[in-house]
Amino acid sequence: MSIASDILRGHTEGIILARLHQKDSYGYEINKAIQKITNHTYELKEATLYTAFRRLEENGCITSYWGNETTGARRRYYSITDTGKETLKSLQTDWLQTKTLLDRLMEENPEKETPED
Amino acid sequence: MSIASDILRGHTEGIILARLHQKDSYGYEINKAIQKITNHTYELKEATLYTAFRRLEENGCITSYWGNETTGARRRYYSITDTGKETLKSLQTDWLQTKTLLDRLMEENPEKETPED
DNA sequence: CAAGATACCTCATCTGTCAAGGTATATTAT
DNA sequence: ATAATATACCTTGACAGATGAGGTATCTTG
Repeated sequence: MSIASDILRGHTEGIILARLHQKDSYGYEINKAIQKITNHTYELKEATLYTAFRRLEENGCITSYWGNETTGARRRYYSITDTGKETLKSLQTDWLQTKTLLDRLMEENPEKETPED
Repeated sequence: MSIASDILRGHTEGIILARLHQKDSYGYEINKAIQKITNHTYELKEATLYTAFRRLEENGCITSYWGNETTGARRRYYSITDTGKETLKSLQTDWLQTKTLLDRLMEENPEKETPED
């Protein structure tokens, strides 16, 4: 994998919420979707995924229900809540800020904003 | 603090290396520089900073030496090595990729790159 | 009927962050 | 004088998220 897990750490919830904002989905499908979006350069590990689901459900960001598949393995579907939507929006805003900040911090010679200080 | 520590996790080394690429420096000064660059929206905690120094020195990315201050508290200066410069370049490249990827993952509806798959 | 895909789950371990504590020197205020 | 603040370093233990390794069950394909 090209991206170290520490870099993605903390983004897991945002990634999941973004998926669920589009439609209700279940673990396996979400993971496949992520792989596809990233052209297989990144995948959530299953353990990471399911612990994140637990966290998000505890936080009230998502709810879950069992699908009524008559065939194949059972699926637990997740649905984003209003709280989850707000959280997602907040995480997206944070991401924009983080980008700006990190862009400057990773430069060798960042220009100063306020000369006095 | 506006940025959660989990988001910055994994970027600490890159941030430090970027500072040291400009000039030799010491812990306290680096931390002040980071605060200034981010307009005080972010600071490395001391413990984080010093554990990162140890890691980077073990990895051969930096070397250290005591400054010859005749007054004031002693300072341990850090210097980036060739290995460190390569690591920094690599981390900067990673960061570019991460941005692209995360931009897509944090979207609600990312367009697909390769329709077949 | 074995292998692989689908689909879920848990537990122990690892790693980076950080709060809380410590040391020491120099400057400034009281 | 001495208390407070800034400079400057360090260590330890706790915590939280990611993950490897293990498990269960169903369906399809060779």
